[in-house]
Amino acid sequence: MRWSQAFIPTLRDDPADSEAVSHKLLVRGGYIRQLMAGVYSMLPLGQRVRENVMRVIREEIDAIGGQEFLLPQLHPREIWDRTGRAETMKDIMMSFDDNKGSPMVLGPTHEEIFATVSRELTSYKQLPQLWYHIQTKFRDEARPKSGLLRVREFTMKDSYSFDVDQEGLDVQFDRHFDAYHRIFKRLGMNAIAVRASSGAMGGEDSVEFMVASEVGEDEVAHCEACGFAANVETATSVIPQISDTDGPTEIKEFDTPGVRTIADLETFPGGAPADRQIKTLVYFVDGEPVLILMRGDHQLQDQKLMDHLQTADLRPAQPEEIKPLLGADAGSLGAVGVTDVRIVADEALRDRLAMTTGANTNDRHLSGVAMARDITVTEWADVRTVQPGDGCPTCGEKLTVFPAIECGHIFKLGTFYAEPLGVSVLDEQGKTIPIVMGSYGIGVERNMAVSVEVNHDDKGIIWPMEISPFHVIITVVRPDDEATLEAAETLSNALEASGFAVLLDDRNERPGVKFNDAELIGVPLRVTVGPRGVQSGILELLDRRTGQSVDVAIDDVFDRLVELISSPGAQA
RNA sequence: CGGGCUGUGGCGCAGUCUGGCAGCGCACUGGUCUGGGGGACCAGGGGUCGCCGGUUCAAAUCCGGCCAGCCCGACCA
Repeated sequence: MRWSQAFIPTLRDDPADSEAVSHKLLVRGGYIRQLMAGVYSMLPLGQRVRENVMRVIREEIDAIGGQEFLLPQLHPREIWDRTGRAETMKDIMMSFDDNKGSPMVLGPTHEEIFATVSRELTSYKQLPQLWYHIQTKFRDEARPKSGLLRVREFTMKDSYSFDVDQEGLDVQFDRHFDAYHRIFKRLGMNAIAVRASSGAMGGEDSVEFMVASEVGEDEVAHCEACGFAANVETATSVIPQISDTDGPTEIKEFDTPGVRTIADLETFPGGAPADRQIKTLVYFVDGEPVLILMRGDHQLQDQKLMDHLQTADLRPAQPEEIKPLLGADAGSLGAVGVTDVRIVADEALRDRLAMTTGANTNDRHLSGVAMARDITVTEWADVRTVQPGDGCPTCGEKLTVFPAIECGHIFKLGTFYAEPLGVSVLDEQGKTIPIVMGSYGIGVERNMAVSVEVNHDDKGIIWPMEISPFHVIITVVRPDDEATLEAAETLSNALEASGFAVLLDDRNERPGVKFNDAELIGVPLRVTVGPRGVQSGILELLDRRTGQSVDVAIDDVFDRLVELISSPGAQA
């Protein structure tokens, strides 16, 4: 491919409406253009990378026995009503009536549709099956953001497994687990598998694949010592015991004028350190008030609370709802003597003595509070947010917590879809049994973007060889020099004839412009061909990743390039 | 959905407060020179100033309404 004839609109400046590095670089590099919020056009370079990502995914899923389908994007809403997801997913479903007035949706995912096709499975002898497709999904996200990282129209590889029993599902799930690790590695990403809650997908068990990144929307707690990893929405940790034997044993109420926060009370004369305070939060759960008690220096993890309470209907109380309930405003709240409100206490408070907490009278607090003696706890639960430095729940070493992007998610669905959709086979005894399903998703464009997030420098993108739009870029320093252009074309033709993708930069531009563009678009290998080199028989070979260049005899360049392209770890 | 910010040529922006010829840089076209890290000079082309309405002799600028995009939060595979 000659750059002079290609449509690669690179930009010198960052686009004004971008924040994420991948967004800036993919726009500047001429890979993508935005059409509207959360909807992007793939330009030729972007489409090449997208195809490469899909190829990698396809190879790995085929390798574990996947059969490729292509299911429609346009669905009757009725099929989504049957599983109840028309309701649970209504906020993100693109929904409309066709010209006859029939309710339609654009598919946000395809469990229902694959399950419908699978009704033609009739016998246990046909199982297991592994089906997948790579298809456009539509999700009307409330807030698309960060370029390709969070969009409303995107491509996803989703596979679905069908088995007679849980053991079969486990096998297919584990195969995906391994295949996904291979995929992310080939995309140049270090993905960490974390246990997650299944959310709206339904089902029993799920694992998210997370890649550490500043632009991540999730937080992952990770133990480098033993490999434990969990989304902070579910993560637990161990923390040191605190000895309370030196504190007051009798409850005493005292004035605390102006004290409104944990930090205020730490510095107030006669106050207490945060880890000797009880923080009292007021929430409404399924419309009923609930007190949540936390150690003063701990943060509530909403998702853990929701999981514990088995509800999604959870909100903090409004200030005007608090005073009628407890008799004081936030800042002076406590649970001592409260018996008519449900009280959930965090495990970190169990058996604590000599604590300080609000007195339910404005500007008054209590000291010497003993949890067991003074507070009528309805239930104990671990609802604390894991902090960096907490102990790992499996090995006790220190945990790190970092932001991460979800790059893939695999689910054990069980019979969640099979039962409402009537998906079953006959077993060996001729008995009807529901098919046990799994589903496994990877977002194509999101992974493109994440690969850029973790593979770039201040000059631009640095693609992993497998998904780079080109294997090699040949920068012709003086395309008006006949011998130079001819040498470059000879090399380019030889590489292309061997099946490699080559971008020949034959534009009549200053060398600096071409070098900068080459680095921006991120092709991993660059050969510089100029009159000087052609005359001396030496060409410069530059490794984009290391920035190191080596001089190679013109007759050896082809072999050297083939070697480098074929062995991803090698350096020029 | 709540809060904030922004819409002016392909891209990045000034001009809006204080109404009066629509500008700058990059990019683009033709030319001369230059030629291994975003080069110089000469000559050019390109804009419904987000949309609708109002005020005014006159609106990018003032007023009202709407739309779109970005960021933070809520929500979310």
